[in-house]
Amino acid sequence: MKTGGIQEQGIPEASVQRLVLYLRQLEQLQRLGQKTVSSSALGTSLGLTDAQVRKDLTYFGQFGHPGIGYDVADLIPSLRKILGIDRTWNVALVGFGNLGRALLNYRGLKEQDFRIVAIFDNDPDKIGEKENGLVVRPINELQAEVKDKNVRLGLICVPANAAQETADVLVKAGISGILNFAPTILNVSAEVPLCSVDLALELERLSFQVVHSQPSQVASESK
Amino acid sequence: MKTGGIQEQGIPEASVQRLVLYLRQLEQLQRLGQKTVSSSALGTSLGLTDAQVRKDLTYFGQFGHPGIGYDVADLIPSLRKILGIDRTWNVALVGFGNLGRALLNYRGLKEQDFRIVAIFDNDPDKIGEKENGLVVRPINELQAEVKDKNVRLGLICVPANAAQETADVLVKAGISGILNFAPTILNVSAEVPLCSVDLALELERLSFQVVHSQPSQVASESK
DNA sequence: CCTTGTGAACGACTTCACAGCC
DNA sequence: GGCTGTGAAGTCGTTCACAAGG
Repeated sequence: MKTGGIQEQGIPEASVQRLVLYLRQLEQLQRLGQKTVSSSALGTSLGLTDAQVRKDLTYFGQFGHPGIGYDVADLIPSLRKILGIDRTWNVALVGFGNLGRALLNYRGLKEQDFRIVAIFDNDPDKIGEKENGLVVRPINELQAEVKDKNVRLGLICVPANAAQETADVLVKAGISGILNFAPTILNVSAEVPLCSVDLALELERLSFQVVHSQPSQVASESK
Repeated sequence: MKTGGIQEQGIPEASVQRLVLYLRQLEQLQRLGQKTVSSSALGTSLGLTDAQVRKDLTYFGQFGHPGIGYDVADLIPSLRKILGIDRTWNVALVGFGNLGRALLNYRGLKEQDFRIVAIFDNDPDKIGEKENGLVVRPINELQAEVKDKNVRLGLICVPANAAQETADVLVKAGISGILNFAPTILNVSAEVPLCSVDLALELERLSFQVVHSQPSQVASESK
């Protein structure tokens, strides 16, 4: 049993993860005015091999030109289409604490392809609050709003103990995908794709890496 | 070339990633009063096989009891030790915008094993601001503070265009690990472990999953 | 020359299946 | 009976190496 539910024929999950990196790097190259890029140039800039880059891309089509490389201006929209960001996604923010506010003002969101069109919270102090032209609404209005504003994705920014019920509400409202920021493991019907970003987990992984890399200055009285 | 730099003999990176999930689940079980857990119970609660769980754990030692399972109260501190969170890590927050504020008040942080002990920002309006008993300081004081307060980890919450120089400052100050939230790819000396959390990338991956799962209600005029 | 796309070789991770223990 | 730990088998992902195109 895997996390996601891609059902193309045998495309490694890891390839998809790299696809978004390729896109970001390509956009950077475009800003710098570069017209074409080879698989090896693209790869080394990301710490990957040239073969890896080519393999990943050919899972989705033939984008390169032998002897030349990949046309930057050409490949970007292709990748965007593959990733499904050739359209704008309407997003609902659930939970308007510090994190929710941070996401609302996150630069990467505004300019790109994800637009927060609704905010929900159950805290009476927050309901009715206005920000960025949006009004914070109670969660019991979520279902209607999702339909009304054609919301496709939900961002869960509520405390851990409210995350599961929030997910349930979103699923019931017919959302297409969920990005969870609460530090808890959610159970969601397999038809609804779910990604989780968990700061605590990331810090623990970082901690492991630090402890298990070369012991340069691990000056502490550990056991 | 891999992301992290574990140099134990042949422990899959993926196993480490799961270790933190096991820990979280075990803590949940402990809260529920459960004394022992089998590999299959622990596995299925996370969508993994029993063999996977056992293999992962035995990379780090023998924790189980045949016929019984794993002692919850026993395994938790073992995992914490392996992950390096049997001690408190002092953390510096660099960049005190919305995201930085969110992290400062993040519940998962406070109660656990990571303590933010210093805040830096170069915005004159923010320097001197007090929050949670900490004063926001200019980044040119970072190096001294890191030494002074024994800061081991750095959280980069600055805008993308300032992230690389922030990373350079942290590395020069002798930090042991970096967690980057800026939506950009950082180049950091391989000796300093780096983890990145990139909201935009996660949303794009989610978008891909939604677009490439069963086309239930993909009602849109694509193409 | 240079570069892509790709089968084949390789290596890494996962699952199987069972011996040993409770 | 139940369960762990582990070599062996199997699967999946990466790298190699080269044919073919520019």
